Amino acid sequence: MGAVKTKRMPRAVREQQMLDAAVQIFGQRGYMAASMDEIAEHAGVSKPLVYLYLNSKEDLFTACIRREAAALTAAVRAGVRPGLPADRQLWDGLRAFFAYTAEHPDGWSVLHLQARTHGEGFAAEVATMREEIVAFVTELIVVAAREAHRDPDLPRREVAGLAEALVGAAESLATWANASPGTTARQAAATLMNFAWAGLGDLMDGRPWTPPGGP
Amino acid sequence: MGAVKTKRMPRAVREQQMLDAAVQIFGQRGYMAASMDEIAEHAGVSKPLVYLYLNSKEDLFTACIRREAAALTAAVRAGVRPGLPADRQLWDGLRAFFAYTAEHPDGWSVLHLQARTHGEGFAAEVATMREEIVAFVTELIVVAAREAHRDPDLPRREVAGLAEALVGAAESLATWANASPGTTARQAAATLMNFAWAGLGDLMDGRPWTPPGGP
Amino acid sequence: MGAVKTKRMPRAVREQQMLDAAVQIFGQRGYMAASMDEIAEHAGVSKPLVYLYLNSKEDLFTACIRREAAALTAAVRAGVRPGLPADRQLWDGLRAFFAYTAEHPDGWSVLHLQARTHGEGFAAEVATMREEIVAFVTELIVVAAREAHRDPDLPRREVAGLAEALVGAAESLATWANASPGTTARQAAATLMNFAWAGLGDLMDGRPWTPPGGP
Amino acid sequence: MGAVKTKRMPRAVREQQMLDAAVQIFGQRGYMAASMDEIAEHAGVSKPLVYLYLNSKEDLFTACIRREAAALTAAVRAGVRPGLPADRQLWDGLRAFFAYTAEHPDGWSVLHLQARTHGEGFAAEVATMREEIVAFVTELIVVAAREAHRDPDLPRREVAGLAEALVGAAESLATWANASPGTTARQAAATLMNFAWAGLGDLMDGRPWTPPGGP
DNA sequence: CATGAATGAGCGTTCATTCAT
DNA sequence: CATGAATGAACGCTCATTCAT
Repeated sequence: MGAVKTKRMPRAVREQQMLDAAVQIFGQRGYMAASMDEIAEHAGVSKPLVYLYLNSKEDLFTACIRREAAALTAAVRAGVRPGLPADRQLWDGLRAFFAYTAEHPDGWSVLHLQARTHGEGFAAEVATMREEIVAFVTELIVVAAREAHRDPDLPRREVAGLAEALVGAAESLATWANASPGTTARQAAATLMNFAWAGLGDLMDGRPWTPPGGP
Repeated sequence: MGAVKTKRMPRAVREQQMLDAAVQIFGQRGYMAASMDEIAEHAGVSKPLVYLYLNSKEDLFTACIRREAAALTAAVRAGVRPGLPADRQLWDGLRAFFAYTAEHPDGWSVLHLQARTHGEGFAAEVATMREEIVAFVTELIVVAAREAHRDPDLPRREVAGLAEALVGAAESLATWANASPGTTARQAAATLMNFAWAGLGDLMDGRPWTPPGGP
Repeated sequence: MGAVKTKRMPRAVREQQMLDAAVQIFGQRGYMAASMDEIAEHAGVSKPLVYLYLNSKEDLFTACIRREAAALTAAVRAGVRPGLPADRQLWDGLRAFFAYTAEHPDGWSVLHLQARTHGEGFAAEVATMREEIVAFVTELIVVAAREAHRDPDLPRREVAGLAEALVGAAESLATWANASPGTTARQAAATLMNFAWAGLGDLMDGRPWTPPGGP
Repeated sequence: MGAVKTKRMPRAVREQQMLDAAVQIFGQRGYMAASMDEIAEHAGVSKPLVYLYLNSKEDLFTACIRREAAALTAAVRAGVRPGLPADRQLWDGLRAFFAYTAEHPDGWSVLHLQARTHGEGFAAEVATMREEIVAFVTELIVVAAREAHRDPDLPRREVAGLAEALVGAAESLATWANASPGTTARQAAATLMNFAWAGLGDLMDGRPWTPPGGP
């Protein structure tokens, strides 16, 4: 099981194999229940090599978090075209987000569950990435508000809270969608757009948000 | 450290002391990193007594989850008056929720982070409580939709997703508010009502949701 | 379960109840696996009372050994009439022995298995009783030899070995008979008499030993 | 204390060292009273290494039983020449048996006392070996009877009891000889041959069994 | 580099035992 | 006496980590 045993690979490649294995084990077993033995075996390398390259369990976990966080933000960024209207950007970003988390459940588990549950240090590591996304969403809201009417009277702190709520709802939906088989990234994104953009009030008045290209 | 060493307490009292200590340690260290030694010491008792009363680490953790879940739902229920309009009920429930999580950060960590990360059994324990809350919110949305216009054409699955998003946003905001000093429960509730009830679209058109009693 | 809970019994009676329970638990679970909690509960008394009367687990076990050893030797002695011929005395003693061990398997387990397996002190305790029985058998053999022919040329040490072998065979047969349902004390005694008195050589020549009163 | 601290030994050697230490400690303290700490220290290794190689206390004990049982049966088998007459085979086997148990008192304690006292599983492990020996002795008796006179009218159950008594007597004498300094294996074997082959009746008539090569 | 050998430190759990009421 | 409350001391077991080859 695990990677095929090939000898004499360059360090960078070996490291990625180890991180692959570690993300999988950490994501499924949890940080503490994951054993370095299992990770090394799953990566197809010897345990001392893991320590040689990644120093310790903590460092290995941190490296996992960083790699997965970078991959997730990259995926979201790649899904968004800067020039388009705000709701379109949000819609594209959410679809990219839900698609990525569905395809990488172990990575998402590492970021959303494990990293936040085992000590301030790891939590701070994801917090950095999260702040980046929240900042992106905040900017989106501010720009949209500025476009909608000249006077942006939404105070900065208020908008930060809104962005936080939106991101939180997205994270929660991602986990929920992963646990509900048959739920597509597009459905999850549509649900959240309706909720966040139109709001429950509008929905009840029969005025839902409509995805670009028709419902 | 911990409780003052008082001897010969009745069992019920000692058990609550142990649960207090356990919630604190579990909430801060995480389930696996928490040691029974530290919990016992923090509770001001010897380890064998903890085992005599609560059997095992798993049972102790389960007891923590149950107690905290019951306390949280009780707090939310106590904040809501059934007869009032849907948005008023939601507003009241959210204020109660944010107030409680702010006052019991360790309990909230146990429920929201630790219990979900360490085994299906513990997750199922909180899932029961969460489903209760999601069901409450779902009902709220359905009733509100029925009141708004005669024909409630929101499909059930759609509503479930919305309720999930709302609860997820609330959970996320609770953690955020705990980490942002100076944020009151009222502010967090207002932010979420604006986000969820009015929606970003309405907000940008200058039509925010207004808390009862004026902004 | 265990003794009926009756209050205010004289000390001697309570002690016997405790020893009854202890012999049963020790015999079934083994010395170390037996817990004082279970013994106290089985005896229908509180744990501190057990300690008040019998001081410690070691002392309790020692008391069990002594009582059971005394009972066993008494049973054997009661089965033997001193005036009769040697083989008749041996036959009677063996029947009494096998009958007693069959009726008191827990006591027999305490004496033969548990006491010998858990430390020199306990083993010495049974050794005392065993030596008494071996001495009795030794005397029996010496007397029989003296009766058979004037010159008792069997050296003392040789006879001690023979008695030891006889007692060892009896002990082994007792355990074997307890484990083989349907084996009566009389059968076990007959087997051993054949083996010990006639010997395999005689048996093969068709000259078995015949129990008094016919085969 | 224990083995000299030699580092980096091959696994097979270390395992034997551990089994040596374990047999000694188990034999002297008993299964339950023996601690893995003491065994590890006595073997000159750390506790985790014991677990790495032998998995658990149960497995370690089982390994001890198997090794000692194999060694004992091998020693007895090596002492017996199949072609010789039955009493000669018995004589040779007994000498080998008493010699081995005298040289390995701890192993004998493990097999005869500890394994039989601590759980059905362990007892079954030795039972296999014992049955093998009892079967050997049974066969010896049957063959001897067949040689002595054409019609072997000793019923099978009777013979099984005789073999059981013989083996039991041997086991008991082994323990006795170990406790009586100055008793040689040859003396013990002679005593038992006299007892079992000639029988007490013959002894008293001045017709003892004579070891091959004269008394 | 890869591997087998090896361990310090700690964790969950249990039990005989005591003491205040 | 009987009981509930309480603990010191240990035990089986595991894991991250290191070093010699």
